[in-house]
Order: sequence, then structure tokens, then C-alpha cells
Amino acid sequence: MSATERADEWVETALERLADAGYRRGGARREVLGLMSEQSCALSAVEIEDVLATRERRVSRASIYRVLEELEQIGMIQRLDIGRGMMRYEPVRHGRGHHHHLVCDRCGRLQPFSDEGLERAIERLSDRVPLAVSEHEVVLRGACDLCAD
Amino acid sequence: MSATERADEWVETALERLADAGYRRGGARREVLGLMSEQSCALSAVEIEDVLATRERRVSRASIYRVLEELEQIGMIQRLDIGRGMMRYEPVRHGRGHHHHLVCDRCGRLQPFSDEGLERAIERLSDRVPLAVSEHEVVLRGACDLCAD
DNA sequence: GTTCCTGCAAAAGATTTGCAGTGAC
DNA sequence: GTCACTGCAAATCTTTTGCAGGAAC
Repeated sequence: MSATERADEWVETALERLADAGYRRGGARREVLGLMSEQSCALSAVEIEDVLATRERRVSRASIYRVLEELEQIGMIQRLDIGRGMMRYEPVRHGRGHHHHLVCDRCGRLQPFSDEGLERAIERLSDRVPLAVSEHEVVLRGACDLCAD
Repeated sequence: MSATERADEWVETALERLADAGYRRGGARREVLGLMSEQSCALSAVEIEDVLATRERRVSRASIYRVLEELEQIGMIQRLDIGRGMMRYEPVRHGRGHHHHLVCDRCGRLQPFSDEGLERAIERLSDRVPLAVSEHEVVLRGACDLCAD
């Protein structure tokens, strides 16, 4: 499956679930949905606004937050708290694409990574913990290879 | 070593490092330092302000943030971004006391946990990643046992 | 026509900063 | 006496909310 097909599939699922939940389609929602579908890693609300500002249809920041919240409600995106005083948002693609984040202390660059051993360790400990775990989030911080000189 | 001795040791190290960095000791700094030394898990700036407000010496929020920033600079506390729109701060006690966090989706309760297997997995993958890892942070989210009914 | 969607402007909440007075050395 | 420390008030930044006009169905 190509990246484009995967993006299309994600948008379709999202539109379907939105329709089921009684939402109509509007311009702002379509733009945000389209942009998010192209992302494999997390964007902040301001970054989303900036990218959309360079396209045909500008979208107000309030609408961006509103659409992101709807998409989170129906489980199509995930909010991540990676630091630097703001939330970041990324599409959820069940299983495939699940990853965690490397954050550079110095330049703030964000990179995704995934690791089988880490997932196994988290799965094992999830049973032993006084919480019905529904999500997990791992952030590694340090100097990225561009900053490490 | 008792908890009190450990707290004292932490305060002493902090005062030493602050002195080395050219800071004088003032009332606000002493209060925040004392409170943080008693904590094993993370507090928000507002929680710190609230606790200090019930003690002899009130400390302004601006000073709390300033002291926390100094302490982070010299590596005595760690900032954690656990969500809910605010940072949390906890003392760093090299090795001993290292832990991660469980966050309840519903009530926001924060609980610490630690796991050997998780630490090993993170240590192993740290070498394979394009980042010179200096810290890591794991958050598990879900329903805590008080909310799970 | 009704109900939802959107943008704008204002509000809310956490954190930071400017400034003037106070305190440590 | 000097320079750091502190509190207050104002500023900044992200995210949320109220409201009035516009669009989808």
C-alpha cells in the first residue's frame, strides 16, 4: 500500500466516522483533515495553521483547534505532550505507524522512532500497574545528530 | 538512609551547586528548595504555590518559576510535561528514585511507577537511535483504580 | 428553514518579564 | 554600598469560548 493510498484511507475513515457522529463537512474540516492525512509525525496547531496559510484555503486557529478536538474524540488523531509549552497532534493508524519520539534539547527537532523491545516491555508492565492502560507515550531527549557537534 | 537524610542531602547538594554558580540564598529559594526536597513525585508550580501559602513564608508565583528554572539548569530538578496544560517538577536523585508516571484520563491523578524491564529496553534502544539520549520519560494513560468502576 | 460550521475577538490559564524596592554579603 | 533576590503587575503564548454571519442539508 502506497503512502497516498494510506492517506486516502485515513481520510475516508475519518469522514465516515464524522458522518456517523452527525457532523457535516465544511471547508475548515476538509483542509485540516487533508493536511493531517499527509503527516506521519506530529504537528503543533500553529504549524498546521502556517502550512494551511500557504495553501488556497486559510483556516482560523480556533477552527483548527475545534477540528483537532473532534478528530481526537473519534480516535483519528492523538494529542502528544512533548514539551515546549504546546501540544502536538498526529494521525492514528492502528498498529502500523505506531511510534514514539526523539526530541532535541537544543533545536527542538522532533523525530519518530519505534522499537519492538520497548513495546513488549510496556505491554508486560501494563498488567502489573494500578491503571487500566489505554495509551502510552515515550519521549527520549538529548542532542540530535545535527546539534551534537 | 532515611527519607529525611535523603532530603537533607538533596538540599545540601542543591545549595552547594547554587553557591558554585554564584547565587546567594534568599527566602523564596530556601522555601521552594525545602518543599521540593520532601517530594518523591512531581508537583505543578501552582501546587507548590498553594502548599507554600499554608506555611510561614508565602512565595510569589514568579519566584517559584524562577527558582524552578535555576534548579533545572543545575540539574537538581526535572521538568515533566504530563499534560493538562501545565508542567510538573520533581527532584532528581541520581538512580535511586528514578521512576515514570501513570496519569488518569478522568481525574488527572498522578502516580509513580518503575520497571526494570522498561529501563533495560530503553537503555538498549538508546544506542540505536540518532540522538545522544540524556533523559527519557514514559507516561502511561488510562483509568486509575479509583475511576475504573 | 433549521442546524451546523466558521472566523473574529475576547477570555482563560500557565509561564515569563520589567521594574522598583528589599535583603545578602 | 553593590549586586542579587523578590513581589507585583503587565506581557506573552497556547488553547478555549461567545457570538454573529454563512454554509450544508
